[in-house]
Amino acid sequence: MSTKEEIMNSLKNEILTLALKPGTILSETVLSERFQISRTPLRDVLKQLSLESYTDIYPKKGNLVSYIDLESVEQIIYLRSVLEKEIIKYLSTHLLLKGMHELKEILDKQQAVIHQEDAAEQFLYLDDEFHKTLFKLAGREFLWNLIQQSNVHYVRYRRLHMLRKEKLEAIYKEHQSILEYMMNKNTDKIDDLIHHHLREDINTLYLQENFSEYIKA
Amino acid sequence: MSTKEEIMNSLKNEILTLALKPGTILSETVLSERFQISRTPLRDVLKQLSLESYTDIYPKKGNLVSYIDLESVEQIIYLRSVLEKEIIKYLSTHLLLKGMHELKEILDKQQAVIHQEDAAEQFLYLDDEFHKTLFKLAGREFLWNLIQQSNVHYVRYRRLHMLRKEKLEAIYKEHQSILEYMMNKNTDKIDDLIHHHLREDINTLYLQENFSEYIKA
DNA sequence: CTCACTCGTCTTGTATACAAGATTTACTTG
DNA sequence: CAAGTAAATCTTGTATACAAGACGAGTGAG
Repeated sequence: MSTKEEIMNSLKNEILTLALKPGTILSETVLSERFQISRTPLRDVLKQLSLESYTDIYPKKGNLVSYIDLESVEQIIYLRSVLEKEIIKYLSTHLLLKGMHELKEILDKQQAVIHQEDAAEQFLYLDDEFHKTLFKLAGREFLWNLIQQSNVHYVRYRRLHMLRKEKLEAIYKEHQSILEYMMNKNTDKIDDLIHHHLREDINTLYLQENFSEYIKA
Repeated sequence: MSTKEEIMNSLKNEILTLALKPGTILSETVLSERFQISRTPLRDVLKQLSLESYTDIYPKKGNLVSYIDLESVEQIIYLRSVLEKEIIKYLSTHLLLKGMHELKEILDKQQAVIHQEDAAEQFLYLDDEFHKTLFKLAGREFLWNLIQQSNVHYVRYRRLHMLRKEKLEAIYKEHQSILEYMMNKNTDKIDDLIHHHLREDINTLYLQENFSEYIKA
């Protein structure tokens, strides 16, 4: 992996995990000293980060880590719920045994980490793996990757929202139900379930009360 | 609008209209002379173009206008058909008179240009306007813009595919039907219609036979 | 004639000096 | 003391010189 890619992944990761808080200034000169590289390739990285909404560039002023945009969160959740409904219906008639096992394995791992101390971190990763695998098995990995490119706000929202332990068990059970309905070709219930699984938790109030300093005005 | 934005729109337009053919070399030095600007801001533009798949950057070799990727075309068409089905169902129960007029106006314009000599150009523009307006009226303009960012391959595909006059009339009539079904809340027929409207024409054979030099291997 | 190698020239990649706007600080003036 | 202004110092934006890899043409050897 090239130096620039390393720097970008490193910054992306720090932003997504909220180690770099929304509003933080990313100065080109400071970063160039930190990574021991000149401003030119660093500007390439910052340009790309801003195109993917990780940062906002205010000309002649500075680069800021973007604030979480709840409008973007709602739109992405809508997009995902519409797509995943369709994908799961498709899989309920086209899923092979191999794919079924793949999904089951992810669920087993989720159950394994669910009661650990630092469960949330690994659980979020496995949540992504589950949904990504659904896309992949339906031949729609392209669209999963497309969504990822606009995912900064949703990922950070979910992080703040799900880092409460009581949520994890519920999510795990819903994943189980999704798999079950797929196996039984119970397409009627899928719509409601996916809708609930992705959209029930659009509780902007909780975020606005507890993390208002991260939210876009 | 800034100089860089002008240059980018100009290049995007030339690529989308196929004035710049897939495989064409975009040399930084040549472009910097053409636009009377130094390489640095020009590289910013080329970087962004490559992130949106307008071009491919081969390090130390050059920037090439990207070849049309049929896989990307199919995925975008799927995405749009799934989303637009949902949007039209929503609009069939939530569309206001004002929105109805807005759509009707676009259709009238389409009919007006359909038999002109250079109909295709304007017709494609109005086709986009129609679908964009559907998204907008449903509060999903965000997703329309998201799709636009990954649209290079689809736009060029459609251009090659629809520049045959006999297609235009059919598209116009399907637009009329969509509007009609929405007004009559005839949700049953919408699925099939949208599916047909967007997906019927995935005729890769026609492209491969007539424009193989534009297609990604 | 053919193959291989080298050198010249193309490309983009990087570093750096300078330009220009925004902001803050400090000083001057009322 | 307060307020306004000017200058110093931030920021990013641009131009340019140089580095380094890719490619092709031309030349020389077999």
